[in-house]
Amino acid sequence: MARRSDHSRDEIREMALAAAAAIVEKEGSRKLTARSVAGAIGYTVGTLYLVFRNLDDLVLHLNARTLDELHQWLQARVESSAEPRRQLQGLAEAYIDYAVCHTARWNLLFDSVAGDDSELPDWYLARLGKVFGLIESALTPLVAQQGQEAVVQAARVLWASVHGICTLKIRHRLDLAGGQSTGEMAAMLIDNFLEGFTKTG
Amino acid sequence: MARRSDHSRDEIREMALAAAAAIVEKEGSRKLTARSVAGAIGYTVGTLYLVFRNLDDLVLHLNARTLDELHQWLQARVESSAEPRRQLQGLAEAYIDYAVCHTARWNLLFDSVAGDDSELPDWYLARLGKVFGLIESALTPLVAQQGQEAVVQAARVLWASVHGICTLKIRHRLDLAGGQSTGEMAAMLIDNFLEGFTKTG
DNA sequence: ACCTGAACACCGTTCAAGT
DNA sequence: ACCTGAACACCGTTCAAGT
Repeated sequence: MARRSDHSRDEIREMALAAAAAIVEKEGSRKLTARSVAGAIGYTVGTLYLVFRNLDDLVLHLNARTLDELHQWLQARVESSAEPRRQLQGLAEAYIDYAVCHTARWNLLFDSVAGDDSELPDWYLARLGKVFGLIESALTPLVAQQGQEAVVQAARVLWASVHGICTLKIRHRLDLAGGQSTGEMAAMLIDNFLEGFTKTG
Repeated sequence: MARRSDHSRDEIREMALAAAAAIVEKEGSRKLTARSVAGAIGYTVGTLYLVFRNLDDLVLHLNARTLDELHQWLQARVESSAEPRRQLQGLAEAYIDYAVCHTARWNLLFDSVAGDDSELPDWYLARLGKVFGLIESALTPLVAQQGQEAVVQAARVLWASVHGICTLKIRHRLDLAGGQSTGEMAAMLIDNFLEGFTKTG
């Protein structure tokens, strides 16, 4: 045994992350274990710790990939020719769609796992920033006259809100009597927020 | 051993839930295990399974208590004499405060644990409904003329949104450059949403 | 140098056996 | 009837030892 050198460190990382994504997607995040990932790529657990600090580190890297995928998903679905309001609604719908289609991976993105209080690394925050960038772009034509800071702040508030609607729905915290659909809720939010924001400023 | 009958089933449940809450609060949700709870109340693991279906079931009951506590917390902090907008801002601030002061228990409330797709039991949804009721009450004077359904819908959208802001902040998903505080974000959300909602309807 | 696999200290859950 | 504690099938993580 030992000294196989079949794959470089980077190749092993790549294989591990691909296997981890497949396991989460097919079997749920509870089946994502060091042993299941190692087994899926034909290595032993020890090898995983040569390439990731620990399982939380692996999950963080998987989440970074999920964010990249989400960014592409959103970009592919928003028509940049549409009017700004329609673009924002489209982004919200696409965001919700992603969560519905890839629930397990999307949930993993927001689970309170690794270090509650510790801050996320810069390379991870950069990915989050890219997603927020899409919202800012769509929002800019509507609120640009209020300054760049207003765009950024409005984008955050709006997106955190859409996220809240999405997460409570996906996790069944809105299964109370007489509920609207997630799409309707997002539409109501965006319409009314923009109504207020563009008028008062 | 065996046949102690020191405590009734209900007493054991009570002790277990109190111990679980203390463990989560002091050591974090990762330390919440069947063995740690059993140890804390002076029983063995087996006993816990006489009283809860499994650990997810224990967590669900703990979460129900957390919701009760949150409901009391919100009720205690909102001045019912204040004007409706101020009441809503107060509720948002109190909600965020609870999350900040009891982060681990609050996180447990929204982690995607037990059965992703399975619905929550009615007695749990009833507790969620009570919390939403506080928002509805504060919102009623502002949008009552638009009908009861509008109140319910607006309350949900508004609260899911405040929740989104809170959760992304607590879980460090908004640690990007130039961020406002959670309170400012919630204020911006509520002000603008209400502005739109009360004018257009 | 690279990888193994056994070991350590844990998990959730069950259930025969004790009183 | 009530509770135990040992057992089962797992965990994350480490690290001496093999090639």
